[in-house]
Amino acid sequence: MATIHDVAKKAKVSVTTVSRVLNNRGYISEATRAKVFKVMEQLNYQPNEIARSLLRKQSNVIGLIIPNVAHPFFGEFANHVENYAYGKGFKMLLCNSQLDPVKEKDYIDMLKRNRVDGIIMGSHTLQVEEYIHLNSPIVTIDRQIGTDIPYISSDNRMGGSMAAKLLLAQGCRKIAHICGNLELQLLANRRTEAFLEVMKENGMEPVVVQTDIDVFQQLQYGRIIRRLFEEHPDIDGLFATSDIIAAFVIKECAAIGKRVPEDVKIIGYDDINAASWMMPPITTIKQPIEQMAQMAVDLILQQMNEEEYRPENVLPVSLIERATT
Amino acid sequence: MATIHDVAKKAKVSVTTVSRVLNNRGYISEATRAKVFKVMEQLNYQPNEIARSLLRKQSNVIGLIIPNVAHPFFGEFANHVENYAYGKGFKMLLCNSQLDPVKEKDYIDMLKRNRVDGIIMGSHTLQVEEYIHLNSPIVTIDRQIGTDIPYISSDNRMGGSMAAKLLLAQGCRKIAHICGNLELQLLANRRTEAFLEVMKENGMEPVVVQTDIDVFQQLQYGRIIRRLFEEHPDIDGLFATSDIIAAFVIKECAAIGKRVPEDVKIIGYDDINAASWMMPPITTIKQPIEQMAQMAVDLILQQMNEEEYRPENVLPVSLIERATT
DNA sequence: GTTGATATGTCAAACGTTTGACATACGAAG
DNA sequence: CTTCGTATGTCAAACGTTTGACATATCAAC
Repeated sequence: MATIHDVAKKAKVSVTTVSRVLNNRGYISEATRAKVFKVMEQLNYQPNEIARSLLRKQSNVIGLIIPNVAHPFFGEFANHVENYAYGKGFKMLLCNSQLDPVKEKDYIDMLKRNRVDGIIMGSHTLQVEEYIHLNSPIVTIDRQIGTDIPYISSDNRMGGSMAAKLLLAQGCRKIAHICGNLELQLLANRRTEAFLEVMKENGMEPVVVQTDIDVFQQLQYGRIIRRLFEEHPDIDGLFATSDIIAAFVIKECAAIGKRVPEDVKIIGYDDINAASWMMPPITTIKQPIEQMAQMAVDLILQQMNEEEYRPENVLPVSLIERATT
Repeated sequence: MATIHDVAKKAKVSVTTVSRVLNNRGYISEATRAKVFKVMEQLNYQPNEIARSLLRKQSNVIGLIIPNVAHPFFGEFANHVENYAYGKGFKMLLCNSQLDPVKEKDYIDMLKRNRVDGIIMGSHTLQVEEYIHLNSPIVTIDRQIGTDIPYISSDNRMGGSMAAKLLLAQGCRKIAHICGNLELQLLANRRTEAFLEVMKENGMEPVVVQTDIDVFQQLQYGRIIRRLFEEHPDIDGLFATSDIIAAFVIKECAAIGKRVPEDVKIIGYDDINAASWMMPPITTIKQPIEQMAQMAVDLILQQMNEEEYRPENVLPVSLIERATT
């Protein structure tokens, strides 16, 4: 790989001059500029960003830690993060924790060793302490840890409440709710809280089941849902904490001969792309995934530049009515 | 951030000694080793990988360029690449080209500037020349460019042929095929070739429609499929080049009152996770996504280490029969 | 002729680490 | 006592770049 020295030598100028045209500083005549660029072209020169990063003490890399990109929600999120970051001149290092606490810690250390400019943390199994002496910019998704670290979430309470009201308005009498594991202290738990509050206000007491810790072992969904319907065959409305769970519920309903939405009304959460092209298309609470992703990047940049930033960021959700309610 | 000098000073040893314990080389007494590690702990020291990379001339980063991680196939692929690479001590820089030739070129340059150890290229809009003077290790997914650059694909011909045979065996009389845009010179085109060959051998001539270049604008699918069924209302079998397209076909069939699989049999390609939890679950040709991902990483490592490697890697597919046929 | 803007050059330090060459010191084995 | 293995140290170069300080030269304007 050609270095700046090679370019300088071939263009018969000093490295300083090459550096100057590269960084557009100081006086440079058009002739020299053109000559230098031409040589760069010829040598197929690409400035070594590693050396630059070392000197600049800035890598222009953002680390993203999520459970798994193959999960549609995180896949869409990661896509938007990367896109937006790219527009701002940043790269994205992707880490799939698989919700393994060891890997999660490991990834944090790895990102620190690589001097990323910030970390977007979308995977949460760790104790809070691990983050505390993390002096680099960070932002969490759907989890609040201390008051100093900014977080982003959708308006989970609003979402839970909207879901409850919709099922009630549609006349459901026996309602169930499948939530994530409540021990992971995610803000998503607020969906459940708000959902149950609204239910209680209306004199209803839904059946609630939690998924296991490892949310992405999709095999468990079938089992959980099957048992739910076995124990409560009269369920006629269900709020699932993700569209994927909702999809599994639809599948299970088909298996046991219940019609959706005639016999059972189902509402999901997230509004992943698949929610609209599934059959039947899923009624869901839409999280503004792209906006959340952009805000995450912005919060990193603001911390980097020591600008003001909002520590608490709850973005509005919206109800998307499709064919399952 | 603490440097190796801070550690040395605090531990009252030389930087050389610290470096020695860090890299496990030369003689080090247990006492010093322990002392140094203790200080590192106290200072929360993380060796600067940027400096290391610069010196070592190796970044331990692999760049992955794909159209979009939000697309389930690429999301699953990216997950497996990252996982496997992580196990081998490599990080993954993710690039979503959005199938934009300009971004694609830009990303290649960016990855070169960042001295990644290799590039896994899963997005292909460029002319071949762009890759040619790319001296770093590279491997392409589903595209062959020259004989020097290794590629990986599933056995597209086999897949196309299996799909054709299945539809024929199930007695379909009016068969359609939706393929990607054939101008992108993907190996996926071979699915179409083999599919048509088998059809021809059996005296059938399927209707073939291509999607537009930007395969991921899912909006177009509905339109294309709607027109297909308008022009050929008697279609009773369809092979789609991806499970997502298959899902859209299912959706369209529901809209126009055709039953799947009774009236129309549908077979997809990829076997993304969603294929199994969709309703009805999709019959499809399974690509060994994880194996392809691991092989991609291995091919990069082999090139890095100047080991022998196989330039052509066609992995077997399998037919997964579910409920749409 | 002086001044000032423009253009380029030289030189060295800095970023944080590794590595090789070499020196020194201690203790044990011969 | 010599030799060798162990343990540590000093020093400097290297990776590729940026940057500041400073020097020099040309050319135009005054």
